[in-house]
Amino acid sequence: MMRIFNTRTGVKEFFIPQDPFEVKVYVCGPTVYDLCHVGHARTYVNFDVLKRYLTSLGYNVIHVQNFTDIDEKIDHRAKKEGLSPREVAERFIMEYFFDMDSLNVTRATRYTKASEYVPKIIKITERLLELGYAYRSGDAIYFDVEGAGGFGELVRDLKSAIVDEVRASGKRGPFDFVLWRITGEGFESPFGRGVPGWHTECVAMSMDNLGEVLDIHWGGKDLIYPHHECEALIAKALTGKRFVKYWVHNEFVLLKGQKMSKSSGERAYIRDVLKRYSAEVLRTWILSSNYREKIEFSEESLRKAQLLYEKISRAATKARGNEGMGQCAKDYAELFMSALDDDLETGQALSVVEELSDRVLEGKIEGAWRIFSLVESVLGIKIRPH
RNA sequence: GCCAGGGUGGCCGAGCGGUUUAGGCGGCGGGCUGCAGACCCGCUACACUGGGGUUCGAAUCCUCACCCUGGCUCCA
Repeated sequence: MMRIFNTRTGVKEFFIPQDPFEVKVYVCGPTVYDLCHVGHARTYVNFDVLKRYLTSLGYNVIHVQNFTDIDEKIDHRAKKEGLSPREVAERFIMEYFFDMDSLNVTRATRYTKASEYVPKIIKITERLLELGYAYRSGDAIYFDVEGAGGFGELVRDLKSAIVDEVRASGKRGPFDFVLWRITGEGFESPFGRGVPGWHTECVAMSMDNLGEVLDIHWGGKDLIYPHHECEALIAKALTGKRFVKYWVHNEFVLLKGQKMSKSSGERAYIRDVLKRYSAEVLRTWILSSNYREKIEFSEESLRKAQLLYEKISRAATKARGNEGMGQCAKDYAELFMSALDDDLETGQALSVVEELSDRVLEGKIEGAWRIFSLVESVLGIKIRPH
């Protein structure tokens, strides 16, 4: 049985979905105001492998993923380029698909956009007001964090500095967050024209498509607080149930030792990397470490991935067509699958493949093509004839 | 403070209970080259932060230290 690290409990747990044949997953997609960088690639490629793996185990994976297309950064970019926010969002949604397709990331069952869920978001906000978990203050509807039981799903302690800062803004509690901001422009609502808060958007999109309880909620580690913590609280307030069975978060890609962040300026766009390395190499690079490890983005590590990929393709080309499975090849296949079974250890799975490749190239093993076909189908790394 | 993860040969980086202790970079020697680079072949390091414990046996498990990295505003 597969084990997966749950951020909520802090340990690897056996993966048991609510339905024995179906897995409901919500993946937090990007805010579409810029091109995707290698950090995004990592998040979606890793999830893609989890999806492929679960599918290979026989699960029907329902994968819903959003685009956050209501955001100030989108408005800023639109203003700068003389476009409408919608045009900016649409453009970067297209760019997202362009990048992810080139990396062989399979498409979600359904993609959602926050802008299409505004009526549902309003409904949720009204319901929270009715239930007494939300209140109006000034030009905003806030969620009452203390009233709903406080944080604690994913985060136990918050920096005191944040508390001081937020206390000054006239909310009931320091951590209370916005459900609806009345701005006088934007979307019509019973509270006044305005824009929804980020956290409610994801609750609306996930619940509407997947129901009240998700099996897996996947996203980058940077979303743990506040985004996912707030989502969990909103959902719990609405349904009384725990929102997510397994919270899974992807570690960062570091650039010069720092997190690659859209706002800090230090980033490497996927398409720039693909000018110098093939998509298969970039994918191999991403998968050579476990999704919970930090990785440093460097030329050296990319070159290494390139060598690994070339070795695997050479061996695969040699093994192609030989479908028989000797005992030795079977052992490798088992090692490969058990690596993925243990919290999606893709790095380990690849090192199994590397060792096998060495054996194949030395002529010590034959009939290993089926394992290379797993590299293609489960890891999603296309083998090019070499 | 909280969370996660580390301390392995000149460097990067696997290994996660015992056999030949990956691999890469570098370095050294050779081949190929008018020279160099690239490429190919060979050689090169018995390393594992410190104490204590478990064990016939530990880099690998337990424990106590010490040190380091990243994150905790919007962010994948």
